[in-house]
Amino acid sequence: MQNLKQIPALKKERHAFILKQVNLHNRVLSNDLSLLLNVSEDTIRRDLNELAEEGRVEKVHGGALSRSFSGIYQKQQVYAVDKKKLIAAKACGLIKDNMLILVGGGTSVREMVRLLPESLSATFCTISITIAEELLQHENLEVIMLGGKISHSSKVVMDGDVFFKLGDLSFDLCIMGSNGIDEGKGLTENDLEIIPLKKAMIKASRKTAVLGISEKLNTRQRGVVCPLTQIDYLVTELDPGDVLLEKYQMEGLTIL
Amino acid sequence: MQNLKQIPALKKERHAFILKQVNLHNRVLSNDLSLLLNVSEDTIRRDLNELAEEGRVEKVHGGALSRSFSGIYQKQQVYAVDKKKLIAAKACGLIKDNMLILVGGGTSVREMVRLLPESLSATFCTISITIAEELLQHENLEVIMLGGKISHSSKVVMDGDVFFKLGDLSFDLCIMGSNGIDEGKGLTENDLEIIPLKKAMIKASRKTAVLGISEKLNTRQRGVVCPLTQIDYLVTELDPGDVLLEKYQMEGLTIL
DNA sequence: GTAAAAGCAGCAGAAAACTGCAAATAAACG
DNA sequence: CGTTTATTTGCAGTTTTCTGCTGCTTTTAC
Repeated sequence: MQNLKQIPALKKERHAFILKQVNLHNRVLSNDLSLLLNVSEDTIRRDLNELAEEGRVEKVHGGALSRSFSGIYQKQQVYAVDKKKLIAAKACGLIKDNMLILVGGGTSVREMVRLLPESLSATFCTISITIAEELLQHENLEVIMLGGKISHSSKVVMDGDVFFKLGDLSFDLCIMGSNGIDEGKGLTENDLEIIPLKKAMIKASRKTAVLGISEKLNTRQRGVVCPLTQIDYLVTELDPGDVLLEKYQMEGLTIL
Repeated sequence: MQNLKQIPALKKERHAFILKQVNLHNRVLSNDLSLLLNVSEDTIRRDLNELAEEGRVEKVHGGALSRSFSGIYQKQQVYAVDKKKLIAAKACGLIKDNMLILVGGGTSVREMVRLLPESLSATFCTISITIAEELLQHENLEVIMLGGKISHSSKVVMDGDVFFKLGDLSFDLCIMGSNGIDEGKGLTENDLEIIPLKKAMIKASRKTAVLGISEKLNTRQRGVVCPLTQIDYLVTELDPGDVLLEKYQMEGLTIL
């Protein structure tokens, strides 16, 4: 990346740029930013202070970190990040203005939220506080958090009123990640706790989209969420015409 | 695993990395870490000291152990130079095992949550996803998120079922920050949206504690939450005997 | 016991952060 | 428009933080 702007960037623009960088890389150095934006480090420092005051980044000596970073170097996913980005971009295409959308947790969904166009104006409902946090970065989205007891491991709402509440609503679209997708058993999970939740989510929505990198295809976990027939869209990083996807297409799923 | 970074690591990143290693392997050697992170052993030692001060690892000759591994709980030592830290530490004293506690948003509350002893086992209910995130750092806490539409600015639940839900529950203690505290009008806020929420929170709790640095004392904002009589505890960084607090004590508040 | 490794205190250079101030820029207003 | 006001930005000087190093003490291992 080279210097994007010789023109003096407005403060708001800088803030947006910085946030983007932080969310993308989980970290930024004041030094880098001052070079990228052609302003003094003092200005960057002031920007970071302001963003930190608003709780949008965590400021540290030398730069800033993403607020929702809980152990940065998960190297096991580095190779998959590009794939997930691609998946995320495709999934964005399903979302239109004014829709009411239910989203689950997981990194795929998170990437998708990050890629949502800033102009999008819709209502999102989520069970994950991590995702809620990401959704709030978009000014034009209405964000609704489902309440209940939160699981320590996955940071999603696990019981309480979720089920009751999900039964009350009708969503245009449900978007969730997946652990295993397979022709026989359909959508499967290894975290058994989350199974009833996903079932309820699917039931509450008119259409359901499942995101997953291709490695998840033709794998099976212990817990069964639903058969393929209950899923409408399958989003992977592969080309829709890929041979791996053929049998899913025949099952009636729309492949993106 | 080889050295992950040629890039300069920020201190906080190192800490996160070290914690991950400790929790993964139950032990780390200073030597290994210094190689992995490309810093001197002195730096690692200092990092380990800091993490040990916070009670996140147990330091031993040559490295560190996971705290849950040895089962030793470091005493909560607070050399509170910061006012909010001091307030937070005092407020922690109000909380006992097995309580059901309702907490609001704000930085004071956040600091308090961070200082909660790791051994504490209680149930927390919150309206703020930021606070929920912090609460989840404590393994022994049960965290309940109240659902509803989330405000972009403050990241707290603003309407929806919150009120309905708050009416259903009875909390042992409610802890919230404050914008203004004053003898005449009592507790006041400048964000009008949050007023009804705070009212409902107070009503749903047996006892209410208000946290605020002394600068908030004798100041008044536009929106009135409640008179002082509805508040039970007032927590500031001042000594309870401070002259500034006298009149609040006379109003019947317990000063911490 | 001795030797090696780890720890510790303190120092110093470098980098970053903060302070106050003045110039530049944008916004408000008649 | 021009003028005034407020905000923003960069700069210089000072203070704080971070980090590696040196010399010395303590712990560990043989």
